Amino acid sequence: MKKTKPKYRQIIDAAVVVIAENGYHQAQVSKIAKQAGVADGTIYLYFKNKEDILISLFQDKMGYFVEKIEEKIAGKEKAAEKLLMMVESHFRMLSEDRHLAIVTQLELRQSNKDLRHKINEVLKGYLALVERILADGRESGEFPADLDIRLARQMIFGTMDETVTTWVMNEQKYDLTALAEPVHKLLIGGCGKL
Amino acid sequence: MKKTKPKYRQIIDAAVVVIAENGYHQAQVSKIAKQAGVADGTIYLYFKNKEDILISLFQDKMGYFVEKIEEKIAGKEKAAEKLLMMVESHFRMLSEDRHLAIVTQLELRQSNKDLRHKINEVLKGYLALVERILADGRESGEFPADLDIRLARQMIFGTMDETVTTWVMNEQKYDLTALAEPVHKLLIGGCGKL
Amino acid sequence: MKKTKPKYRQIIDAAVVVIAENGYHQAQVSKIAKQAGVADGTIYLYFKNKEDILISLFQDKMGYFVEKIEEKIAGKEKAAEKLLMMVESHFRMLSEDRHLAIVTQLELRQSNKDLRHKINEVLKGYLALVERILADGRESGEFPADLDIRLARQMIFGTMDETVTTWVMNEQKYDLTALAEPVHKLLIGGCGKL
Amino acid sequence: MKKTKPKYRQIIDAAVVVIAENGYHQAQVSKIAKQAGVADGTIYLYFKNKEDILISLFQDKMGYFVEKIEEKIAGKEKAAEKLLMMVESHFRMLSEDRHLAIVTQLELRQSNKDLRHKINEVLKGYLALVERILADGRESGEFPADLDIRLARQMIFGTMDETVTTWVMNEQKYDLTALAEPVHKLLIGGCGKL
DNA sequence: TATGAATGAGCCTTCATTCAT
DNA sequence: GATGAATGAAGGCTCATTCAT
Repeated sequence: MKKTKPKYRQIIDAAVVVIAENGYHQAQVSKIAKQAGVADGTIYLYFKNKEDILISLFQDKMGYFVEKIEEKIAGKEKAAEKLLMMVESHFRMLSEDRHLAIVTQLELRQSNKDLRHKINEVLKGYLALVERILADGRESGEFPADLDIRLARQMIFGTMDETVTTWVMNEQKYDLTALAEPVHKLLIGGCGKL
Repeated sequence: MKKTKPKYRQIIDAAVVVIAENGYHQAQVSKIAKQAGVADGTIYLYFKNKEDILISLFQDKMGYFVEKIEEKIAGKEKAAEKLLMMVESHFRMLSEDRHLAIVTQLELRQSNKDLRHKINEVLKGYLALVERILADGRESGEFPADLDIRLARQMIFGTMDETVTTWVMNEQKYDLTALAEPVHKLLIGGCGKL
Repeated sequence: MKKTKPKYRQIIDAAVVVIAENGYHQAQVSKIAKQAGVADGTIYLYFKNKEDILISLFQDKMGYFVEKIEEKIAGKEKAAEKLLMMVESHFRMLSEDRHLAIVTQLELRQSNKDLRHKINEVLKGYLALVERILADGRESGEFPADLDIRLARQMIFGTMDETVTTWVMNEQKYDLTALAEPVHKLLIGGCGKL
Repeated sequence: MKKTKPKYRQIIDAAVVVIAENGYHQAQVSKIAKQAGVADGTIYLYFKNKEDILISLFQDKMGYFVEKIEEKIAGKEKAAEKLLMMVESHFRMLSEDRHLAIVTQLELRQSNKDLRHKINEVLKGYLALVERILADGRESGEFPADLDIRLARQMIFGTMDETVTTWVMNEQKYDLTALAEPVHKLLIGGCGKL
């Protein structure tokens, strides 16, 4: 399996660094190859084309993301707790890998519509996880019986995404992880008064 | 004033159509000129360069956006009502101009970091409007005194944006406007139970 | 006659200034029109096309050049004296009009081969004057009977031209007129010893 | 070293031919590539940009020029002899490569001021050689002690340049090399009588 | 496997000239 | 005569991908 060979990872990791530091449009294959310490042609022994590097990168990181969050959630009983774990993990993991944060929040969105659709396919795994938490909460009576799960998922993901993007656009100047708890509170209670 | 001349509008409108139908990277200046019914060179009598078309397009539409929403809000007393008007207007205006929806949600985000920052400057006018509604609600006691306005704004904008993007990615198959009311309810009350 | 109308001169003079200050390739017709205080289209009432401005400019200035030199020479008897007058006048006139010096020595030479041939036609009037002085000197016995007039003309013109160009390329930092006498001495006596 | 690779020379040589035959402004990169038998992109593996081809071309040819002339001069003792060798070599080398003659005398001068200054830098090597001959001659007493070397250099180079340009403008119809001896005589003795 | 030299398609912008007013 | 808005052709350069070694 190619995905387990060292050069596969080398190239993925190089891509993250090169895209974060140079921007999507200045991340030429030759630059990625150089950063990875391989020849340009070698890239094509591991990836179908440039787009394939980007999708693989996203799959790879997103898979790790979902996996870690599922671990965190495993022990929790309450949906609200699970949600907090998710927001915290989401913010923390991107805080800890600033290159990755730049790539996912800014650079990868510059890709064309086609690639964006493929990235969205990968994202579905994460969105499904959000929906599962919401469905659990609804079943257990913790969330309203008439909660529109799709809309609620859009609120949750949209809010987290916007919060992270704002943080990245502000050059990651403040502590993102500290926002997990207040953001969670907003998501559960809304911005209205009780 | 160039911005009031008919060709200025012609070109802006042509750009929206061409970008929506062909995608950002396939929206050549010559294609926009043809759609606008002018010569390639004429574009440069009204715009500094291709990027300037995009920024002007965004300023133009966003200005109209903010203006319309402010009109709608004007008569309302309650912050919650204002918020509903905003979500409704946001969804309705993008529903009514499907080309524009594609451009703002998908295509314009493919622009490079530089252009993205300029677009963000324009966006600030809208975000300020959201924050004004929140501040009003907090002052009137309608929203909690400890509401973090910035975070709440991120929730509101993030949720609307994600909702519209999901709708566009699903090829605008369902009625976006109908989601305004339930989305508003979510934003006010959160996804938790009372 | 168009050539006597005030706008004709206005445009020629504007062209000299614009070319000297902006360079040949940055001397657009619209810039010349603006400097001349006329509309772009007006240029074409007085000149066939852009090339025609340049040729006319050169004809105009060169005509004045030859005329002035002929005046200076008129009274002189000796060919060597005439030659000195010519070198002095040549250097002085270009010293006094630095814009013109830049245009003739640097900018006009960037024109294409076609225009260069036309400029050469105009130059022939000046070259003929040089040859006349040489022929006079040969006839009067002042210069050797076997003097190759064409070659001598090339030496004289080439030397003057190179001297002026070097002066312009050195940003006209030194007194060009002061070089007339030593240059004349070199042309008459060569660089060898008597 | 890129400069020793065969494609480097191929492209330089192609550029000379294409520029001579089509003129500077009609010498598109694609034309040069075609003539060189390489792809357009290959040009950019060997040259930074189009201007770099021209500068390299000039450096290359001028380097060869100076080298050849220095070889010729090496054995000579008298400055006048050296000067003759130089004029002869200069005329002969341009006679033998008519394409190159057109390029150096007409086409390369159409380049913009910036490139012109770079070309001038290269030319300095040749001008220094001329000055060295003159200085030698002055030291040895062959030339007058008060000879202004800079002016004499301007006479010599200006005369040679004008002679070659006139020959090229006359479509190289006569034997340029035959002019070396009479031109040399003029330069040494001037056009005056002993 | 790995290399890296070579390929070649594709587009924004300028500016001399025209012509309706 | 005078205007100036409109025209439209034309080319240098980048970079993802290939393939002979």
